[in-house]
Amino acid sequence: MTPAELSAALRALLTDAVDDGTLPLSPADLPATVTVERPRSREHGDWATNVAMQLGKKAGMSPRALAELLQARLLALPGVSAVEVAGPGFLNITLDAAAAGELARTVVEAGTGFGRNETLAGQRINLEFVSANPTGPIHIGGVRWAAVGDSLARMLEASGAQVTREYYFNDHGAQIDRFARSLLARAKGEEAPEDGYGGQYISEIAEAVTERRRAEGLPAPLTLPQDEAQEVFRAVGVDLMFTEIKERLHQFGVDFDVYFHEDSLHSSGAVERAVARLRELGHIFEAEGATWLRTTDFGDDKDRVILKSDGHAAYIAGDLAYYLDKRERGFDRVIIMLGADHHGYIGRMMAMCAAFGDTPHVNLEILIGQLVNLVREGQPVRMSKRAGTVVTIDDLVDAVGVDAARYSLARSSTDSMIDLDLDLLTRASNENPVFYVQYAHARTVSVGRNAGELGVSRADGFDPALLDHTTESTLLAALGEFGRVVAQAAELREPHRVARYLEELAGAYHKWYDQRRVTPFGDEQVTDTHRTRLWLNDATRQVLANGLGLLGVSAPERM
RNA sequence: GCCCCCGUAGCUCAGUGGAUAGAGCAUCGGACUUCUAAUCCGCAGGUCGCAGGUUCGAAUCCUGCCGGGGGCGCCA
Repeated sequence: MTPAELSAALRALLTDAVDDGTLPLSPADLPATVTVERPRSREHGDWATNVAMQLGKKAGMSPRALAELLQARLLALPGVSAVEVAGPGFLNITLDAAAAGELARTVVEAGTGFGRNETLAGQRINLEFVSANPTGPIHIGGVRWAAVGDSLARMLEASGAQVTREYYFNDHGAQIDRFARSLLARAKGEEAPEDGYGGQYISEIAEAVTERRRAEGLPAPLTLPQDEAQEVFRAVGVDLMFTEIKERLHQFGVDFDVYFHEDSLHSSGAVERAVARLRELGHIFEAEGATWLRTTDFGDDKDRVILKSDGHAAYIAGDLAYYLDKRERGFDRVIIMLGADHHGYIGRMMAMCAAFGDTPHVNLEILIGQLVNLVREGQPVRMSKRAGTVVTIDDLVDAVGVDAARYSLARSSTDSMIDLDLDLLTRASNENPVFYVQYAHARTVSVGRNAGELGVSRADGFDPALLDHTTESTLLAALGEFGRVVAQAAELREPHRVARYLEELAGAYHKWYDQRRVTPFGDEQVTDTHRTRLWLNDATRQVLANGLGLLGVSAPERM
């Protein structure tokens, strides 16, 4: 029996109690889904529900009394072997081994689909993340969003949502001009301009631009007038950077469905259209030579300039047009992941959303994640694009590999800062729990391989009542939690929950492995015990693989 | 000054109002002449930053303070 089935049974049982008058409540008082969770301590049974405590007050009875009322009815359910009322009114439920063990077959038969749920079915979500400027390689801060964002996208999809991964490419404006001037200066052998970029990569790109021009038979950029030369460095340099970023992300296992170029919003007239729309809606005013959006009408702390007095669009103008564009492409939820250094944007972005007539925090959601801190020998390392002391996605991957990098970035809450110790990274980091999880997976594969060689086959038998060891009920309970964890991670936009869950599952598996043997000893006869344990082994393998897949981490067959 | 995040075991961190607050790493002591010892078992380790409040119940919610990080442009 899965916890979902148990939850549904509980719901039905409550409805019955309301219908026959034993429970003085109306059907509307009952929660849509009854919470069924693993109790903190295994001594409290396989599953627990707090529904009696939730309903006690409404029903005008003590939670314990209500729990006792439900106890007998629960016990009558097939597969339930014990029910006790505990503490303030918990109902602790123990399944008989056969009912609990049945889950092993459920998992194996569901295969890669196990854990999928439909809680977000029908939602069209646009998830924007990374969106690093094309003025340099993706640094360590951007990598966190690549790992977290892609994992979140996978979990949203596993929960039934239709997700588009999107990268906003800021190829317009003053920063790009600085990038172009830096390339030009370096090509001429000069120092980077005061407000420009200085890293080694600038030289490489400058050379690459010149090289590409030569390959295409076009005049060398430096022979052109200053303006034209700078434009060549801008256009070609951005394109090269774009290609490189795309490639690096691909190697990191992150592929976007849409790379959206900011410049296109300006060249297509989308910005003008968005401003015109807001003007129609009466939220635009002119002052001090500039055009403003009255965001204070929607809770922002000050109004915002969208068209500067010099005639150029302010940065937020692009955001307006971009948001409108996403909505017009049919997304009902626009999610943007930003670093903590951008949290000040939330107010104006939500105001902008409301100005368009949408609902802030529903149609537009902004996820703020804390920054990654680089540390070397306990001392913070300051990164600077200008000085070229940037730690990039490649540096990280070269040091620890994609799996360890993605896992370590995705396993903590985005609310907490991550300290990455550069010295620790360069050592073989056995400290990364990803190996604990991957090792568990490799073990399940190895066990399955040996079992097959010794003639143990799942098809020959399955007797779930044989899964009666304490490590087996713990492992089964952990397997049963997977779907709920995935749904919760998606709903709360907290992919780290899946990683934490996998560590727990891997632990439960290792403990089981230590206590119970799948393959027969020596010339021992193959029995249903071996076959049934193989089902459990393979069910665990499946969930570990599915979970690692949600994190974009490989599930190795050998280690 | 205002806004956001964090403060939990020696370290890194889980824990969206529930039971005796957990895991990994580190330390110490055990377990492989049979499915992977990258594992398992055991010991030890805590005023959940501090002080109030809300209630049957608070690490979790509210208020104030302390400490750390980030943000408050006609920059992008």
